[in-house]
Amino acid sequence: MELFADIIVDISCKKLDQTFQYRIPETLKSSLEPGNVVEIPFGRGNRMTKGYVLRITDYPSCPLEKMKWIEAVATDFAGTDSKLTALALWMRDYYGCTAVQALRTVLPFRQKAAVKEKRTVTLQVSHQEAQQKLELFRHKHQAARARLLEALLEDPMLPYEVVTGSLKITPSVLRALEQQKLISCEHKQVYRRPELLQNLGTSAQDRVILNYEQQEIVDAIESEWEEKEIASYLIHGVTGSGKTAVYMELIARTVARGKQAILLIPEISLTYQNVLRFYHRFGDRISVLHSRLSQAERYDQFERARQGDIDVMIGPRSALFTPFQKLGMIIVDEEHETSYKSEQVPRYHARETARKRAVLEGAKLVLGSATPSLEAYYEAQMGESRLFTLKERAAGGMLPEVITADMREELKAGNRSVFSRILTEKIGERLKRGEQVMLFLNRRGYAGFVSCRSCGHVMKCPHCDVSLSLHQGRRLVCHYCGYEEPAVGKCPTCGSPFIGGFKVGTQQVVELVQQAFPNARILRMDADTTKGKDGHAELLRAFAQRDADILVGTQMIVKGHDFPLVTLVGILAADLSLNMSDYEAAERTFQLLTQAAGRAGRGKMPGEVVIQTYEPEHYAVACAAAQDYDSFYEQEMRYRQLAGYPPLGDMMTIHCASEQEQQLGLAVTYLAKFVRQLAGRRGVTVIGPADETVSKVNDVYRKAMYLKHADFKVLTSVKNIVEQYVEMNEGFKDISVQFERR
DNA sequence: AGCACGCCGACT
DNA sequence: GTCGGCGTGCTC
Repeated sequence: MELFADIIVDISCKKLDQTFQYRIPETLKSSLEPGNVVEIPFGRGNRMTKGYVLRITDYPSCPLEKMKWIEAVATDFAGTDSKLTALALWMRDYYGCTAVQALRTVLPFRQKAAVKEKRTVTLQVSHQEAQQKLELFRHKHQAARARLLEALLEDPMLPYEVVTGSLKITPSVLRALEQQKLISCEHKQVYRRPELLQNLGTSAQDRVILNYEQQEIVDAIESEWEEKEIASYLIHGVTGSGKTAVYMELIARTVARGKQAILLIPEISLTYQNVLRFYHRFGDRISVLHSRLSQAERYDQFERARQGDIDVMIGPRSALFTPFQKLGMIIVDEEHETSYKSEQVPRYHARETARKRAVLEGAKLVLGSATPSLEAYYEAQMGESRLFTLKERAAGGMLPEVITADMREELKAGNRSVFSRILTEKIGERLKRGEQVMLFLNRRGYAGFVSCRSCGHVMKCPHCDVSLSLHQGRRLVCHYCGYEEPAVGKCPTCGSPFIGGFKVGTQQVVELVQQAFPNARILRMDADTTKGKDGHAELLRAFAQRDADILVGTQMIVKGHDFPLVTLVGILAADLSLNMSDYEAAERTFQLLTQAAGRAGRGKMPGEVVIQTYEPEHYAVACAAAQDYDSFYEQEMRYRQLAGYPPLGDMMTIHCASEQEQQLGLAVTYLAKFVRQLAGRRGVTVIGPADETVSKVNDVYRKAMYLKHADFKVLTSVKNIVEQYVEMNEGFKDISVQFERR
């Protein structure tokens, strides 16, 4: 039987965003598989191009006489590219995007945009000579050439985009003039090294001594290194337990075996001090990606990795796609962080994708966190990965003591301020002793939930067990199922009139602290104060240097910074994120509280934490206060089990968006009907449709529907049918439909 | 993106 | 008529 391959030719050009079918020669018939990179003749001139095999079929989709033959399987970088292409195809299936979208994410080094950015057109002859030529072209009525020369006389070096864009010069003209040696087109491909690297010499390796717990992990992984080619580990280490030291040792062992390692870190925790430690250990065999890097610079770093110039790549989620030849280990630090989830299509999760890449490459996967995600911990419980625990702080310090302040009691006692009496008292103590304080204002999910300040009752959806959001102060809306009810004037449980939304900003907190402690030096850190270049780092440095006594901020202050002089952490509105309208609210709250509490007492002095809450009895708050992860895990899993939420069931979100509100409403109603029919037979639960949490962005209306089932494969099959339905149906012309896992 | 094709204006 | 530049459209 004759076989055919669907192939993507070039992912750098939008016009070629489609598959082409090729015939598979007899010699490759048995070995060729999706993900392979092949050499194919393409276009009229049959120039040889690299192609990515997406699919192999037995029916031709174009006339056989037009179809060409695959020449060969690419050999040069085939190993790396094939594995990454295979990863992209997995992402396409798993996250439901197109192959090109996935390939563009995974193979960024193919993005010619990075190179194009530096392509320039320069004048190669003297001003005089150019002037003469210009006259000649004008005389010959060669408009395009004249136009280009004129522009080059003004500015002898022009960016390529300007030349092809506003000047409308086509490549054929450029080629002709280049042959005449009038101009030259250059691809500037200078390897630019990121700043961090430039100022640093490679100093002698300062060896980190691991403590007993840390050494045990390294030894355990080492002992099964050879027997298990693919292995997965989870390191659950309390805040400050020195996971970084373990990572470093593991990376060193990987490199010693002639393999390479990737360390993923959440964007925000890329601190100077941490990176410095890695440079000291691994010298220039390491590269660090960060958000300030331009596309071209990022490309360069990937190219270095591909050439074998480096062994270690550190960076945010995109670093996962570093094209190493022999990848031996992937480490995902702070594995629970939300920044590992991409906001753009494909909406991949770096942790999940790292697992897949590790399997494809035969590499080891190490996840680390002080507050593991339920997914990761569940996997460990199910024996899919091996769990290690670090119970002690590496510096020998004690975990902080946590005090819970019940804000309902404060109100009863006549204290209407934002601060509890105990927190005020403790802040005073610290100021007297010259120690530092961090006040963490939980702003996650401030999107207007409604709670009672007397009894803590929160208005929730009777169908979904998530908080209702207040809209225009009049209606309470569920963002999962669309349930609605009028806003209430008094608490349905205790009858108190003190029911409403909670709204305090960092600015107000600063003012209030200043009123209470006029002599205190206060720094504020939130999206407003960190706007400028490196504003973030500046502020943290100032605080570290004791330029202030109190640091007030939102979630960004809780991430991985060491301030040895901080002995008190106050958490305001601990339960705010608890009432976010989504099923992960409790998990996020627990993580946030635990991480924030972990900021206290990281030096020699013991730390204290005050958690202010209206719901001290909620398990997320209580377990965080008790610093008891296991107990939290157990209770949260019970909830997930009951409601069928991940990781015990799978979920898929169907996002619909359109500028036409009415059309969107109509289309979504039809879609829901169709999906319900489809889902019923398969035992899939359908929730919604409802407005998204943010129901309108840039005049685009957004609605969503949620599908739940124990097995994601079932959801995928529903997705495929829905995709077809949407494609065929005229009513969805102006409506974007996207699928998201979870 | 890169290539050939075919149109169109200029000049032998 | 022919030559060569320039935009257009196609690529399994």
